[in-house]
Amino acid sequence: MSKNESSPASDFIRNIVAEDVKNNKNGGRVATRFPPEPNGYLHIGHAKSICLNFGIATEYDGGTCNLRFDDTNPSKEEVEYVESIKDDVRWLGFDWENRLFYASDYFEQLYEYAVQLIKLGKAYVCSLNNEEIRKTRGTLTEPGIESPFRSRSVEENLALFERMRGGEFVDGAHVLRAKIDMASPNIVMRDPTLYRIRRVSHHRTGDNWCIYPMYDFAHCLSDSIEKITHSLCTLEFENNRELYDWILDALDVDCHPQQIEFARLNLNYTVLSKRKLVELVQGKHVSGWDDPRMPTISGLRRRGYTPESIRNFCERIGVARRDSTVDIALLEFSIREDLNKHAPRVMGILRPLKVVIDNFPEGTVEELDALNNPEDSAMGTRKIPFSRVLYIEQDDFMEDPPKKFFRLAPGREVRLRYAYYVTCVNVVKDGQTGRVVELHCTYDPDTRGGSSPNGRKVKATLHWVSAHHAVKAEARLYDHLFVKENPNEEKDMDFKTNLNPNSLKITPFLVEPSLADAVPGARYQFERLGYFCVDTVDSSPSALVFNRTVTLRDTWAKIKKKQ
RNA sequence: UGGGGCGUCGUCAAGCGGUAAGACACAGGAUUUUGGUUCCUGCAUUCGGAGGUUCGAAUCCUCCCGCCCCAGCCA
Repeated sequence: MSKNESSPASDFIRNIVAEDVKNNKNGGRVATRFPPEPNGYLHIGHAKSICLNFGIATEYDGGTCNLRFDDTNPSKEEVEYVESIKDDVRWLGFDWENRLFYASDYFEQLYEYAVQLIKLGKAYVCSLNNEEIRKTRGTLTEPGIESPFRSRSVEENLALFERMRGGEFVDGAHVLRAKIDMASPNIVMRDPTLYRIRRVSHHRTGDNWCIYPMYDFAHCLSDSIEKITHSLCTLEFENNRELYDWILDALDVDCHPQQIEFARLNLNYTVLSKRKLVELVQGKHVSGWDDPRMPTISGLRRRGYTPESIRNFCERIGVARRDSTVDIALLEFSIREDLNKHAPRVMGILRPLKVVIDNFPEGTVEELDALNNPEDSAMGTRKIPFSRVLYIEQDDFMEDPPKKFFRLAPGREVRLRYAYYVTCVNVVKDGQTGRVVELHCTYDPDTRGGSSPNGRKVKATLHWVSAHHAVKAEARLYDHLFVKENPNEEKDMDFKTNLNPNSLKITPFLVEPSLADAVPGARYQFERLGYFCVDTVDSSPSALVFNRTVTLRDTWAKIKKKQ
């Protein structure tokens, strides 16, 4: 990780950890874990949790953060997901070293714990069906009804549970339940299910098991087995904390981690729920989990985001217990900040307007020097060919410019970046449509490089590309995935109706020749247009594809809007 | 109408009884061979509301209002 990342701002969780270390709780140890379920790809919300958990661990000598797959529900989980999750965590810049774990590694141990709970008279096999359990759970305001199987003897429970494991029963015939309190005001405590029968092969344990532990049972015990000190999770698990503590107390384990909840990340103009992201992928509303419009780590990576920018973003948003929605502009700020410092500058034209330099000799080519990054002279210079016929951006010319427009116009002189001052002397229009199709300019040979010996000023500098030398490429221009700040605003409407039909615009792109050998993943700033990266999936040397990561800040666009 | 949480600038977020940090956004201005960057400047007399305690309250107490989570054999 880069050293110039400022030390993390403090937050309530770091305060708790610091206090615990000060008081020598857990012998001063700090051990966290990032526990994803491998049922989807990681998104920017997970990045917040990853940065928190791994971040805290690295802030203490000997602090550790485990990567643990919470793979207790084989019907939803796949290896493809575990691989992508490992890739994403690594890419973000974190290292779990030799601490890669799976809840499924503990299945045998977990089973033993369950047996122990039965022996303690704190768990029983319930033979009510799904529907009956639901009906007897009670409601928010009414207590539940105790299961008729609640009083089975320890022996009977032991025998039944063993037979459940042995595969003697069909799915749903029995479950193992904790014997707690059907009248608890906390519904989670009304004899929660601990184990269910599921004849599904597991991506790691295959068909070894036909009973699988529930989250509440597996999670706290996995934390305990791994000697986690601080078990950080999101707010919706707050109600489950009572059960987390109950199980660990009932089993009298020697490590009882502290669960601390924080608010999950919400971002405007997108969705961050795995269920909804799966829906977008499976419904083909995007090209896949790594579609550059997706808020997934793999989507952001393909879009051109850097790990550092995401880490900085996560640091800036903070950690608190309040439900909140972060402005996506903050994410965009984070990537601009990083790329401004590191991305080489190049030129390319999105909407070409042909320009002929009348007084520039036909057939000659000049090689001009251009800075690779004005922010960093160490990045050197490159040569750009200049010739008689060029392309500039259509937006950079107006025949009848308004007050504040200071780009090219008839009779006006502007600078072509790193080249010459040019003056527009003639406008060629299409006879039918009246559209401007070509400009004729003259150049001032004394302004080579872009400055005039007599100190004459111009009000604009345009990017350009030599027509004969330009490389034809493709640009993919992305916009917000949704048109609404909160796509879930209308709760009874499908969030997909708020999808932005213009979230992707594909357009030809004429780029300077130095880009001919651009490699997949390379990031650039196309001057005055934005930051782009070479697509890692669809780009090839003969057909370059550039993804627009984010535009540059555009104050001219703001001025235009106001007028 | 049970239980658990949360309400500080447009958006995040510090603050923990001594008189409202910071970031993004926004608005001005300066510098600029990117209308980019950088640099200044401005941006909550007020902390969901009402009472109370106190010399002093965003911080403590009371009541009220609003929002979120929980009734999967999901996590």
